Order: sequence, then C-alpha cells, then structure tokens
Amino acid sequence: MQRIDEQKRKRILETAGRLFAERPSHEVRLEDVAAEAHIGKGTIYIYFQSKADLCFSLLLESMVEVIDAARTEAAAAGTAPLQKIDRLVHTFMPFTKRLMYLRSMERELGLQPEQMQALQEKRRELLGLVEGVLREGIAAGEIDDPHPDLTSRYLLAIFREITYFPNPDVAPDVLMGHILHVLRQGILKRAP
Amino acid sequence: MQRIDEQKRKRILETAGRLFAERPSHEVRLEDVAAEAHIGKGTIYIYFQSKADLCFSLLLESMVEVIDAARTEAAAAGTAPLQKIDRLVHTFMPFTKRLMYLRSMERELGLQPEQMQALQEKRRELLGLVEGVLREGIAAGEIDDPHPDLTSRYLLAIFREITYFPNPDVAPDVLMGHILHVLRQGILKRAP
Amino acid sequence: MQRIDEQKRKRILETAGRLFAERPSHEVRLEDVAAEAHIGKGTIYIYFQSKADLCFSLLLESMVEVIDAARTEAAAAGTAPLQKIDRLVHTFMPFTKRLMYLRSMERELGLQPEQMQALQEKRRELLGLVEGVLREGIAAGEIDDPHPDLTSRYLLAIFREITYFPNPDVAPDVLMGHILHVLRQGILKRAP
Amino acid sequence: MQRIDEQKRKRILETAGRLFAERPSHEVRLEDVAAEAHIGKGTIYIYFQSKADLCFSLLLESMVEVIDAARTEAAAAGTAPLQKIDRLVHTFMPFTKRLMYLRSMERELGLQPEQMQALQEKRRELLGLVEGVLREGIAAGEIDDPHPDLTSRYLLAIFREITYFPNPDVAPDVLMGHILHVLRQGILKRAP
DNA sequence: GATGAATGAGAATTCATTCAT
DNA sequence: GATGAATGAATTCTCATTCAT
Repeated sequence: MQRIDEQKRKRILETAGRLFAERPSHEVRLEDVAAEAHIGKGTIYIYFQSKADLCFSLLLESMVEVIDAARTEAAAAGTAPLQKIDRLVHTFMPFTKRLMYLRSMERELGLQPEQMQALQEKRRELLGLVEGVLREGIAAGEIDDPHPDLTSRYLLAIFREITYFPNPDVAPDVLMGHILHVLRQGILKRAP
Repeated sequence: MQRIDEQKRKRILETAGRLFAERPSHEVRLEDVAAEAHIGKGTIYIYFQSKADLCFSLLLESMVEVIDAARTEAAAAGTAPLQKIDRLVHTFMPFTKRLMYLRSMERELGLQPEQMQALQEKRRELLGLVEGVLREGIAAGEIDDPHPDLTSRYLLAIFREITYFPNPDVAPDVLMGHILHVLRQGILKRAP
Repeated sequence: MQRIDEQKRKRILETAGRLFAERPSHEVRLEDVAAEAHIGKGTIYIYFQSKADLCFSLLLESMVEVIDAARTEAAAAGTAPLQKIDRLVHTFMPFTKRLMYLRSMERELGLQPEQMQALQEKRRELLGLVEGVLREGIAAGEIDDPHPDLTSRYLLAIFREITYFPNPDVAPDVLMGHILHVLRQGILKRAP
Repeated sequence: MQRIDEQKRKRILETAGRLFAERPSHEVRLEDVAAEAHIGKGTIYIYFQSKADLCFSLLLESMVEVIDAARTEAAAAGTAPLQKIDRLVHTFMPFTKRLMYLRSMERELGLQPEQMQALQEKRRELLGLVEGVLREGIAAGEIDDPHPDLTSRYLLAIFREITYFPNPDVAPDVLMGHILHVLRQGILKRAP
C-alpha cells in the first residue's frame, strides 16, 4: 500500500506549472500533465478534485511562495526604499512569468467564490508588501507619495506588462533603472 | 471569401466585439455571434476564414480605430504634454475594456506570424503616439525623460491594469490625478 | 440548407429502439446509435438534448403508440371482455419486449420530474384501458371484480413477466389460454 | 481467491445487498461497498473475482436464503393451499424488494453461462415451491388448475410488480386479499 | 450569397481492477 | 491477508467548420 505522497502532489503541481507557463490552460490537457509527470491520468484526480482545482492550487501556492520570498526581501533592514522595490520586483519576475497564462484565464476557470477570495487576498498581500515598503519610506521621510496603495499597483502592473511583453531591444537593467528614475523624480523638467 | 456586403461584415465584427467583451473567446460560440447579428452561422465564414481570423480582424480593426481617435487627440495643439496624456488615456479606455479578453487570449488564437506582426505594428503605433507626446514635451523643454519609449509602455500598462481590475474604492479621477502626480515629480521627497 | 427532418428524428428513435432492445441503455453508446443510423454523432444532439432525453422520448413515444393501438382494440364493439383483454395483450407484447431494458433502467436515466410524470401518466392510461374493459364487463353484468384497477395491474405484470422471461416449453397460446382460464373461474375447485 | 474469513465475506455481501437495494448496480461503486463494510477496496477482490461475481453471489445466496425460508412455510402441514400461498408471498417480499435492482440488471452483469444456469435453477426451485403448494391442493381436491406451473409464475410476477411499483393508495392487505379472491373464483360472473 | 443541418475531433472525468507495501 | 494508491479504458457532449439546398 502506497501512501499519499506530498512529493507526488508537488511533482504534479510543478509539471502543471511548467505546461501552463507554455500555453493557455485550456490547451493543456490533464493527459499531458500526467504524461510529463510520469503518472497515470487518474492519479491527478487523487490529488486534485478537478482541472480547475489544479489550476487554483497552482495559482495559490505559487503566490504563497512568492509572497514568502518577497516578505524576506521587504524585511531586509537598512536598504533604501527604492532599492527594496527593485529587489522585490526581481523576486516577482519569475513567478509572474510562470503564471502569465493562468492569471489571464482566472475568469474561465469557474472558481468557487471562496477560491476567488483566497486568491484576491494573496494578491492584496503582495500589493501590501510593496505598499509597506513605500510607507516605510514615507515614515522615514524619504518618500513623498499621497497614495502608496495606488503606486504599488502601478508598479505591479508595469512589471506584469514588461514580463508578458518583453522587449528584446531594451535590457532589463535599463528598464528597471528607468522605472526607478521616474519614481524618483517624475518626468517633469524642473528649473535648476 | 467574398466581400459583398461591407455593412454585414461590420455588423458581425460589432456583435463579436460585444460578446468577446463579456467573456473569453473560447466561451463565445460563433453560433452566438451569428444569432446576435441576425445572420446564419455559415455567413460568418463568408466574411472571415475562421474564428481566429474573426478575432484577429476585430483586434486589428479596433486598434486602427483607437489609433485614429488617439491621433486626433495627440495632434491637438497648445496643450501641456501631461494633459495630452490624460486625454489620450481617456480615449484608450473604452477600447482597452472591450478588448480585455481578446488581448489576453491573443496567444491562444494561433495567429499566423504575419497577423502577429500586424498587431505588433499597431501596438507600436499606439505606443508611438504616447511617446510622441512625451517627445514633444522634451523638445519643448517641458519634460525630462531619457526613455519616453519606456514611459509610454508604463502608462499603457497602468491603464490596462486599472481597466482590467478596477478598484471601486478609488475614484478614476483620484487615480488619474495620482498617476500624473507621479509622472510630474516622482515619489522621492526632495529638500525644499 | 437542409431542413429539420422529422424522418431523421424517427430514424434515430427507431435505431435507438433497436439497440436499447438488445442491451441495457448504459451499454449503448450514442456513437453506436449514430453509426447504425448512418448519421454523425453530433446529429443526435440536434434532435435530442441528451442521451437521457433520447431514452425518455423513445419510452414516451413508444407508449403513445401502444396506447393508440390498444385504444382501437379496446373500442372494438361486440366482443366479450376477456377476449378483448386477450387482444389488448397481443397488442402490448412487442412493445413490452422492445422496451424491456429501457423500462427497467428508468430510474438510472435521471429524468426530470415532469418527464417522470409524463411517463407515469401514460402508464396509467394503459392500465386504464385494461381497467376500462373490465369495467365494461362489470357494467354488462359479465364480470364480477371488486377491484378492476388491481386486476389490470396483475395482467400487465404477468404479461411483462412472460415477455421478459419467456418459457420456450410453453406455447404462448397455452399460456394465454391459461391466464384467461384463471381469470374466468379462479383455481378453486367448486362443487358440481 | 482465498477464503479465510467467512465472516468478512458475509459482511461484504450484506453491505453490497444494502447498497444494491438502494440504487442500480452500476451506480454502486465497489469503493462505497468497501467503505460501508469498513474494509479496504482491494479486500473485496480477495473474496470475489469481480463486481459481476459479487452481484452474482449476492443474487444466488439471497435466493438460497429465501428458498430455505419458503420451504419451511411450504412444508407447514394442515393449512389451506391459498393460505400457504399467502404465507409464501409474505416470505418473498423483503427479498424481492432487496433484489429489485439486481434482478433487473442481471443481463448487464455479463454473467458466465454456468452462473446464469445456477440462477435459473434457483428460480425454478422457488417457482417449484409455489407450484408444489398448488399441486398439493390439486391432489387434495381443493384446487382445480390445469397449469400450476404457469400459475406459480403469475403469482411471482404479480408480487414482483406490486413490490417494484407499490401503490400507496391500496393497502397491502386489500391487494393480497384481492389476488386471492381472483385465484379463488376468477372474475367471471356466474349464475347463482 | 445565405443558411443552418450535419459532422466528428477532442477532453474531462469515473471507476473497476491491479499491485506495491 | 489487507490495503488503498495508481492506473487507463471508456463515454458523453461541444462546437468550429463544411456543404447541400
């Protein structure tokens, strides 16, 4: 008698994550996931209730991971706020990329309201981390932002955009540098 | 594919646009489009080669429309650059909203490379308009932005984000005002 | 443009009837029905909403047919009641045989309450015909039965039984003759 | 197939009997049976070769039980034949009810010919008991029935019918009384 | 040109059965 | 012997596309 194997659950999730990163969820057949994970099709249904549940789990657990990683970065002491933002973003990127398709299909998954809420909460948590960094800067007198909640959303939006539609002509460093530049001083010319 | 009745073609496109705005493309059956447009299912295939082609056409022609509208705004003389940006964005919004689902499904459509390129080009044109406004401001000495090409992308990303995930707690005006605020002076506290 | 073809609907129903007569409904794949009817699998779904709906329609329309046929027999004037019963039964037999499997699977079909009721009603109608013949006999002073409603049920039960489990050792005529014999005088010996 | 624990085998059979009495066999998963019997799913396969074999065993052993019980009733001396019939029927009822679904699915089970024969034989045995009672009555000059073999089938058919489709409007006693009434004197009016 | 009936490829899910532990 | 995790065959229904009318 084999035991329910957390390892196997992880393996399914990883495999699914890989495939869902390559193509939209409704083009990924669970049969493919099973084949890639070297398990039987039915096995997936032992660990997940349905395809939607698999997607949801993948989404949620990925967010938990990224939030954990980000929290560590955000907690690092003695760093300038904008630098922290920089770090956070670099933490987000691989996750953002991997979940690209899944995120955009969230509506199609037919998730339960409580699942939607769980995701929503994670999203808020993530935004909260960025916002927190901004607020720290405000508290420290280093940042002047009347709406750090909105700014954090812009930041994530920008990161998503440049992750989903990467521009090969512009090096990521240049990009990131420029974002910080805009954050730092805006784009309005000011008198010397 | 005959092109007899341009009116009918438009009607199909409009109807499809409406339905694709409500739900993801693979949940919109061509039968629904036909029914709503009061035509036969087969008729769609007279005007479009396939469902993907219909989506592509919708996407492309919508972008042409929005670009036209935006070009007019961008050409309006005697307006401050950031104000023009504001105007542009208001022009984009309804289109962005309508194409929300379609955009995020672009990859699933299985478009031909030349179709992808056509869309890419339109996108660049749109970004170019925003970038142009920024460059005008730079030329006029009103704006100081080393990468107006990147800034224009940020702007569109932010507009997309706030369109896709609207936050009912923050009035659009506050939002827009804050975006412009950030653009204007960044978020870094500066000595008085 | 082909028209919705009542002929085709009938053909599907007939084909299905044939297959459902041979084996239990859940062993009959709609694909088989389609193949036998020389139509595409999807065509069935044009004429019927689901497999259950097909089964229901088959059941209901067969009952309508048999009731029609039986009504004619029952209306035939100038026949002795027990002879009428004999006739009715001969009318039922082929239908009973054909619907054998379907009847016994009715519960599995997951029919809608209103569908159940429709069938129930037809069943009552059928029983009512037999009961009616008995009541006629009662009215004519030829029959003495305190519960013709129950007797009609027994009759149908017997017919079903001998149809479902035919006994090759006993000729149908002998069987039928014996049933009528029992109905006529019971099985209790009486003094001469 | 080992036969270690006869207790366990019985428990499985009982549990299965309970579930098969509630819903058709193909809606009863062996997993359910195992769960209800508080054993592992695999254990069933130690005692039975397959689901069909389990059903067959249930059917056969239930019939053995009912035949045993009925034999006792039939052997009771000094009772009028029709009264014995009445008793027999009351013995059958719970079994008939419990096997309702299984009986009607017999054909789906894909039983081996020898299994079919075994069941057939039990069925004959059961009918034989009823027939025996009738023959006793004939021998005793109390009954006048040229075909007690057929009459016994009618009786069982009627019992099955009223068990499968019970009519809440008619009390079982009335029903049974009427059946005996018909057996006693038929339904033909006779001159006084 | 227009239509909508016909088609059939395609995918999620279930569950009897097996077999490693 | 007992278990239950693993397996994969099997089937319904959907919908883009075709084509007879």
